[in-house]
Amino acid sequence: MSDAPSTGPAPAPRKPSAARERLLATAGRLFYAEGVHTVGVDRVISEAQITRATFYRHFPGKEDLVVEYVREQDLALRAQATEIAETTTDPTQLLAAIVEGVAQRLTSTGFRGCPFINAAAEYPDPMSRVRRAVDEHRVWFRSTVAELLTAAGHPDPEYATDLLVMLRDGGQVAAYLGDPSVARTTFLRSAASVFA
Amino acid sequence: MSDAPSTGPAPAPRKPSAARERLLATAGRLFYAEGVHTVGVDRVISEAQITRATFYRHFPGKEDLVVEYVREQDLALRAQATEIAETTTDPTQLLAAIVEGVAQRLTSTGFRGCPFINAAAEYPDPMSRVRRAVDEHRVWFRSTVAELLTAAGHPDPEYATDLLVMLRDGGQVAAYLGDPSVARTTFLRSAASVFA
DNA sequence: CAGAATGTAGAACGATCGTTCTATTTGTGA
DNA sequence: TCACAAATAGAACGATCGTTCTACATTCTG
Repeated sequence: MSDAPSTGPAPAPRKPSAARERLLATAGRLFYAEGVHTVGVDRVISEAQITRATFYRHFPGKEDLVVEYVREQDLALRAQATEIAETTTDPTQLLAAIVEGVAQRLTSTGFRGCPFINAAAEYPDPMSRVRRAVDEHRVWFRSTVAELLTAAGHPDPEYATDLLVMLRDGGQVAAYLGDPSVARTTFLRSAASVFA
Repeated sequence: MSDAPSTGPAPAPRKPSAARERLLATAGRLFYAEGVHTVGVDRVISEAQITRATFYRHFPGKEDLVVEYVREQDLALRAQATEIAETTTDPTQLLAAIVEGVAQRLTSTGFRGCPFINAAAEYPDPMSRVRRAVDEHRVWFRSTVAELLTAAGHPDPEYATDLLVMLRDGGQVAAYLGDPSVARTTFLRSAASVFA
């Protein structure tokens, strides 16, 4: 258990703190399921079983918690992509796995649309910290898809990237506001047609 | 309590009332541009230059105003479709005109995404009045597209409908969170490929 | 003309929002 | 063991939320 950096001048990684993790997990669950502005700090605090003081010790304000929530969602998807990348290096197979991952999420229980799209809908200012966090994710996803399509030798990687991202967005909206299984089928079929 | 409508079965059309129109127009502008929960009744009231009493004379509460806002957006798009339908009866041309209408909106000034998707993001309960109003629009749009595709003799009208709706949703998200002109091009190109 | 409906003006309600504060207790590392 | 950071507990802040109310003026209608 000695993670002692004895020599390292590193500013000490600091333990995640159980209360902070509860706070983050609860905020993520509530913000996604009910919306950001709908859920107040009191809700998060009481359900995470922490106190107001503890909350404000970890975050300067609510917006910071929202930003962290968005970043966590982004982090989770990047981690999933990294996990996939450990199974194969073939760009075509990687793309197929990413598409499959999106499709699976569409029909997962508790799915309430894309967390980034939903969060952005509540933050009109494109320069707000929340919107910038959303952008960070979208830029990452887009560039990842673009690189894979190029590596796979797609004849028109730029258009294919834009289309694939658009199908992902539309698929999530369709799964949220319509029949998830239909959305899944439509997404999979249209995404497959992009590679042709 | 005899609300007996003596002779006329018509509930009297009633004049639109200037104050009510100002209220509705202001609410529409603010709700779309800044979000529903972000904008309070006081904002709407002051910018519409009416009084609280007037507001609550026309609407039982804020949610009713939100529902009316969604319905107005739906009504505007139906009116636009009706307008298009007066130019031609050819289903293929009608579809092309609808697609063109969507594309134009993507690059219009002040565009902040799909009002229905954005509103739905703020109302988690699928049975809420707002969500039902959103559904009404989406059901109408979907069935309209489906009928036109069938009439145009599309080989796979069901899938084409789902795909076209998905592209419309994704296109609006892309235009909101990305480059609108790129979204427009991608949407037009992909929508065109549906008819082939 | 009478009278209902509509609009204006402004005070006030309780509830909740996000935030700050003081005081005390727990836990951990040096 | 000492000291410092983290968490607990609970009161309290001003601001804003959506809503209700009374009192008076306007306008349209039967």
